Amino acid sequence: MPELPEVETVRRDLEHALVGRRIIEVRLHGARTVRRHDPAELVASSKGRTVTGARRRGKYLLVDTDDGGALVIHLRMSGQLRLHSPADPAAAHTHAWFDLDDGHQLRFVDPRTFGELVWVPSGANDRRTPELARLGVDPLRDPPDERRLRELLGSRRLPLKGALLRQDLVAGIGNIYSDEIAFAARLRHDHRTDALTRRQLAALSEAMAQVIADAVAHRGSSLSDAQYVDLFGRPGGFQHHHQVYGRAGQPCPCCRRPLVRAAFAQRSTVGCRHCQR
DNA sequence: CGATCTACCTGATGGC
DNA sequence: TGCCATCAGGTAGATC
Repeated sequence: MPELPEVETVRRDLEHALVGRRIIEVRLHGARTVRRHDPAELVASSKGRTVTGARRRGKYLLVDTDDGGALVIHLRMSGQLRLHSPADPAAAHTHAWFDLDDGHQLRFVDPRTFGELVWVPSGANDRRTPELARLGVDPLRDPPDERRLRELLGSRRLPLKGALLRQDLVAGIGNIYSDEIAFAARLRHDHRTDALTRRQLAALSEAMAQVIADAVAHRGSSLSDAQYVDLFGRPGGFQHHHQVYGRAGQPCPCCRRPLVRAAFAQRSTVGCRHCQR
């Protein structure tokens, strides 16, 4: 599932593939892809524009254009952006096509249709995407130190995993990386944030920065369902470095006792009951 | 404030 | 082999 490392990998690919390119044709298919405004506006506004940048905020991608507008993309659970030759057959559940002036075609594919595209006109700021204004610190660009984490978490009565998943506190962490970060910090997923000591917050700070940076260096995690691949269809490599996610029943990398699955907020969580406190 | 539940959706998987 | 139930999970919103 695309979380920060996967979205950042796609962003870097997009930056290389799109910046300086002109969008010469746009096609949309399906009613759910553009749902915050008239889809025709996205087509009319992005067509003819030249891409000037590719940014990421949390798990959101922002493709900037030369008129100051931006195409905002969220992949949610199963969304993919892929670069193709126009002659390539379309994958099932392809919902958007962008023809570029270098002969390539950017496609948006999303079986579960949770993902979406939003056109944000120049000067519109966050009116159409108000959640962007509420995003918390970025653990890749601006990893929070112990002091910052204390400000963010210390006054809240949240289970650690719940806090890590809150996009308005730290932006970009999902189910995979929250488990990996909690394990790397040797903290239980249900450890109350207001009970974390300075030493534990320092461990959390280091774990967060390290796990996210490593995952980005490995171009993200691709699970067996292959829902995440990069712009060119290549899987990431960080799944081979997962310590706990998807490894319930297997030995803890630290103490060799079996890793345990727990339910947390309708989500599965894996960890070591012995090593994580 | 925080916890819990629901909705959105398809595909993979497991049990029978 | 087929059918059904379950699970996977990012986010918003409702409700307690």
